[in-house]
Amino acid sequence: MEKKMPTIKEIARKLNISVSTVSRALHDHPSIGLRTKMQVKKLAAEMNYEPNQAAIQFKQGKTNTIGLILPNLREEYFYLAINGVEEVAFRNNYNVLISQSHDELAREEKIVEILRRNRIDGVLVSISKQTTHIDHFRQLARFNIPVVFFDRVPDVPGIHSVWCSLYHSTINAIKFLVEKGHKRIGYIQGPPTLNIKNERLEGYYDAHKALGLPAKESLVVTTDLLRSGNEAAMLKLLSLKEKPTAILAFNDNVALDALQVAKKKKLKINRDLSVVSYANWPVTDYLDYPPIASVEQFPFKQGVRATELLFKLLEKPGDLQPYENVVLESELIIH
Amino acid sequence: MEKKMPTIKEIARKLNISVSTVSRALHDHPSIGLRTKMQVKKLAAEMNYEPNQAAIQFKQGKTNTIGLILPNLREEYFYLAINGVEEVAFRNNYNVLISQSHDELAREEKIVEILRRNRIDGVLVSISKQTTHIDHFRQLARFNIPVVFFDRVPDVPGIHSVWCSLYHSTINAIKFLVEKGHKRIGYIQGPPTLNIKNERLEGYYDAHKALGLPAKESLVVTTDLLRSGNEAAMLKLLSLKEKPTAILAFNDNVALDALQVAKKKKLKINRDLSVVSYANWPVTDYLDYPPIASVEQFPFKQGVRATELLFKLLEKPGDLQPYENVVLESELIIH
DNA sequence: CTGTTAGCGCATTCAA
DNA sequence: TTGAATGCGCTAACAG
Repeated sequence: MEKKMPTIKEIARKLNISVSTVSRALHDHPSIGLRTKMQVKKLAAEMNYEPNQAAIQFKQGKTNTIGLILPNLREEYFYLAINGVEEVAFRNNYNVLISQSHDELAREEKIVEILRRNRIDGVLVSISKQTTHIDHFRQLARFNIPVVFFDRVPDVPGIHSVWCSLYHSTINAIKFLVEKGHKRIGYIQGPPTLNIKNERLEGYYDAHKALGLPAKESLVVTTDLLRSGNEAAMLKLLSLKEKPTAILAFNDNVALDALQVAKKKKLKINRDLSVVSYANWPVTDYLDYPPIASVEQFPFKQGVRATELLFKLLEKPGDLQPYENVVLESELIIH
Repeated sequence: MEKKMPTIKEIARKLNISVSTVSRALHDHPSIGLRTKMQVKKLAAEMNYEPNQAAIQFKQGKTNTIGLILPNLREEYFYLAINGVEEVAFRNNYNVLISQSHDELAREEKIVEILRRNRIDGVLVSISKQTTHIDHFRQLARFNIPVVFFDRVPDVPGIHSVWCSLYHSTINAIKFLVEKGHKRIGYIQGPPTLNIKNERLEGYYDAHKALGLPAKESLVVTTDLLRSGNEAAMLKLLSLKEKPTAILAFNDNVALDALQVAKKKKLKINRDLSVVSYANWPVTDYLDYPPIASVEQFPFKQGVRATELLFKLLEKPGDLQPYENVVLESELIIH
């Protein structure tokens, strides 16, 4: 029973050649005898040799790994983003180190520290809902570790970012509802920290203005995204003297909780009340009365684009590159 | 603008002391002058020094990282397992390297190779549905990298494992349905590769036997777990001359698809047809007619127990330890 | 085509 | 209490 993983040194000794020859053989270096090369490769395979990545990383000062920081791994939304990231990363022979901030700033800072210790080559991040400053990410940039923000992007200059604009889709969503005959549309918004670029609300108001519809402030309520908060927000809307007949919900989770509340209140879904939401949890297929439309934000594509941008930064030397901000466009999907 | 991450060597030079002194100071080594120690720590903080983990790993031959291989990151089930693993790992100052096999053997083997190159200290794995041999994991064990299988565990001797037994809960599920008055209960099973220990089916048959109920073979159908397969399986059951009045579904996904089919066939859920499933996707809260009961497999707890076992193996030297197989008990949850 | 050697950052053993 | 020296596995520059 073997114990330790073999090294090129052992291979060299067994073959009575030098370690550099072994190294070259394994790397298909041009100046190497075919015979020697074959011998080495054969023995390496027999011994189950695997190069010690830690040693290579150490020597080269490069880890071939990028860090991916997400708020959580629960939402299918982020799962799709991961797949986008991994696809591009693997194509470039990079590993992806996934971690979740659990939407806590302290955790996010801790993760950045760990990534820095591990000399990760670059970082992709969708910030936590507690993240009010990005000093920890600036720190990375200062040491020439490129950082690309995506999806949940802080609204400050001097960063690279990829995100999906919600403004036009929100306008389309409101138009869609108004065309369906709705005159009072409630909006359940997320917590202030997630309304970074407040496109949902802007779209909501601008659409109302454009359509000549009054947008009462009482129709906009806020949730902390917990189930209790979602329900409370919905109850608040339903307790208005002039109840909304349609709801724009911050995301699918909010929408589902809102629908539950509506059903408990004996409202008939899609007659008394319709819901449109921003997609993050595509479970709606299985509902009897799902949201009638969703704003799709293409997390997979965002992941791909963000990673491509990161690799572009990784390839180029130095940090003199202009900050790049890629904006994708969301889409209103009518079910 | 700084470029490179500082090293202890630079700190030593700036302070005109030796690197070993710096190293000791940063590690709170007992034999170090308080004054020197403070100086070093102060400068290190100012320079934003972070130890080069790659160098430490290289030097120590230890990465303080465990690999976690999962079939996917889509199911909330695995998300909960991850949280269990991370909790224990972080408590032990370990990092977790998460990767998905996407239920492909080739991918799983590739991941194992990468983990081996990275000299991961230990591995936790829930095998892919294609995994018919575990040579690649034996390889790890051979080099003293402990492997703990959990949740989806191969049915072979000579491994460490943590899993959740489904036998008794399945019996309880059938009993529960029979007590509700059902006489024909269909079972939609997963693909052969996932019926490793075939507890669901055994429980299904044994319960029938114990209750003196005939279990016709036509009541057992198979799906590949794709939506199309789930629907086909359900249609097959519904096309029987003697239709089942209740269904035991391999998991929530299967249950949801089955329910959809039933609804399309105008069956009244919970009157014409009831469904019980094995929980992996707790979305059922939001359904109008969810499964009436679920078998809970406690993924978080499985993750915790598996990781604890792994650390136990990591602590002990050598590989002479007896193989440990932890079996948790699932639970029938009635909604 | 192949061998020799240096050095990456750090912890650690041995001396002082 | 501190310094000097060593070596972990590997790559690459240089010498032959």
